[in-house]
Amino acid sequence: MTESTAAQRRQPRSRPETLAKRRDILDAAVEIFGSKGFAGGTLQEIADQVGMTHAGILHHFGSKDQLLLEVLSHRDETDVADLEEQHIPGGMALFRHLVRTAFVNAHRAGIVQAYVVLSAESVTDDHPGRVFFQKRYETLRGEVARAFEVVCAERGVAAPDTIELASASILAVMDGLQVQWLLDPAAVDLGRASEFAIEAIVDSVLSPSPSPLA
Amino acid sequence: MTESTAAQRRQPRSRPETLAKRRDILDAAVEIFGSKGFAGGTLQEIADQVGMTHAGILHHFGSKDQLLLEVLSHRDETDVADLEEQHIPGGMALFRHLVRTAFVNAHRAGIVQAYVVLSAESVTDDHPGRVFFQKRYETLRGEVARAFEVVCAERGVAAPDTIELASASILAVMDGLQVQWLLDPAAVDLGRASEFAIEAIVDSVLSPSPSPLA
DNA sequence: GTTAACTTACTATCAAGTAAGTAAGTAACG
DNA sequence: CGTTACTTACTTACTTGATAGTAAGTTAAC
Repeated sequence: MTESTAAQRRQPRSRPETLAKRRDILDAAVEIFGSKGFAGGTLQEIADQVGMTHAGILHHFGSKDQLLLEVLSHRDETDVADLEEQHIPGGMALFRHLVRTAFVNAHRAGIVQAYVVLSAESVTDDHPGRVFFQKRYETLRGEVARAFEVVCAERGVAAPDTIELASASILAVMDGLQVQWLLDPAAVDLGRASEFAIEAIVDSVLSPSPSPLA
Repeated sequence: MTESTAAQRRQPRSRPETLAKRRDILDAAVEIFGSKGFAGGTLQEIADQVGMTHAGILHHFGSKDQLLLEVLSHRDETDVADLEEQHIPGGMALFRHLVRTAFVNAHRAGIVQAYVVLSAESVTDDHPGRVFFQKRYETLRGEVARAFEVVCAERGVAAPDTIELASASILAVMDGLQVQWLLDPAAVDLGRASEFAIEAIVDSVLSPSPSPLA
C-alpha cells in the first residue's frame, strides 16, 4: 500500500541542534562516569546536567552501555592525550609528545579521572568498555614500539627485544602515576614524574646497562 | 538491674568458627569486588558464595562499606605483594622483592584484579576506600624512597632529588602493567615488563644520563 | 539463660528500560 | 504556499527488578 511509496520517501534530516545536544550529553557523561564510575553513575545524573529526563538520553543513545561506548570514542575530540587519530609524531618526538601530554593532563583532572576509572573498571566481567580498552592499549603499544624502532634505526642501534616491554611500561607508568596523582595531587608531580620515568625507560632501551639488581 | 551484672558478665567469646566464617566472607568479597567492582558487586553474590543470605553478611560486617574496608585491610594476610606488615627487605633487596612480586602476581589474577579495580574506583567521589589507598600509596612510596636512600648511601652516591619521582614511578609502572595484563594477558608479560621497568628506573636514579629527549 | 549467628520477611529506594503521548520541525505535493 | 504526512525530540508515567539495610524470630553454643 503506502509501503512502496514510503520506501522511496525522503529521509528527514535530523535537526542541527541534535548534534550539539548529543555533544552536551557526552560531555556530561564523561563528567559523571568520571566522578562516579560507570556502574556508580546514573542516567538521571547525566540528564540533570543537561536539563533533560533520563528517558531523553535513552532516546539519543538507546542504552547506558551504548552511551559509554560513544563516550569512549568521542573522547578523541576532547582528549589531547590521544594519538590514534591525530597526526602522530614519529620517533623521539612521540616521547616528547607523551611527556607534554602528562604536563597538560595535570590540568585536566576530570578527563584523566574518567580514563583512570573507566579503564580499570573495564577489566571487570563483561564490562561494555573492555574491548575498547583492549584495542586502545594494543594500538598505543604499537605506536610506542614503532617510535622505538625508528629511534633505534636513526642511531644505528639494533632494535633490542626490550622494545615491547618498554612500550607497555611507558603507558603503564603514565596511567599509574595518574592514579596516585588523583588520590593525592600534592604528593605526586604528574608531569615531572612522567618525564622522569619516560626518560629512564627510553634511555634503558637505547643504552642498556647491566642489571643493577643482579 | 541486670545492667551492672551484665556489664561484668563474661563476654561470650565469639565462636571459633566465626573467625573462619569471617575469613570465608572476606575471601568471597575480594573475589566479587575484584570481578565486579565495589559499586557493581552485591552482598547477595558474596553471600551466595559462602552459602548465606546477604543479611548474614551484614550481621558480621554491619554495612557494605565496612566490609570493603575490612577486605582492604585483610589483604595483608593474602596478598604477597604487601610490604607494610611483613619484615621489609631494605635497599636493593626491596627492588628485587618487587620484581619477584610481579612474577608471583602473574599467577594471582584474582587478587591483582581486585586491587586494580578497587584502587582506581577509589578515586571516585566519596569512595569508602579512598583514604585507604591514599595512605597505602603514601606508605609504599616512603618504603621505596627509603630503599633508594639506602642504596645511594651504600654506593657513596649523593641521594638525588629524583628519588621521589622514581618511587612514585616504580609503583605506577607496576600498577599500570597490571591493567594492561588483565585486559590482554597474552600481550603483556607482567613479570618481565615489571622487571625491565624497575631496573630502568633504578638505574636512572643511580647513574643519571643526560636526557635522551633533549 | 543469655548471646551469637544466623534466617525470613519486609521496607525503602533507586535503577534502567519501555510505552505512549505531545509539540514542533521538515519534507513532499498539489 | 500551505496543507498533509511523517519524523524527531522529547516528557510523563509506568514496569520490572535489584539493592542495602532493618526488624523480628529461631536455633544452638557456651
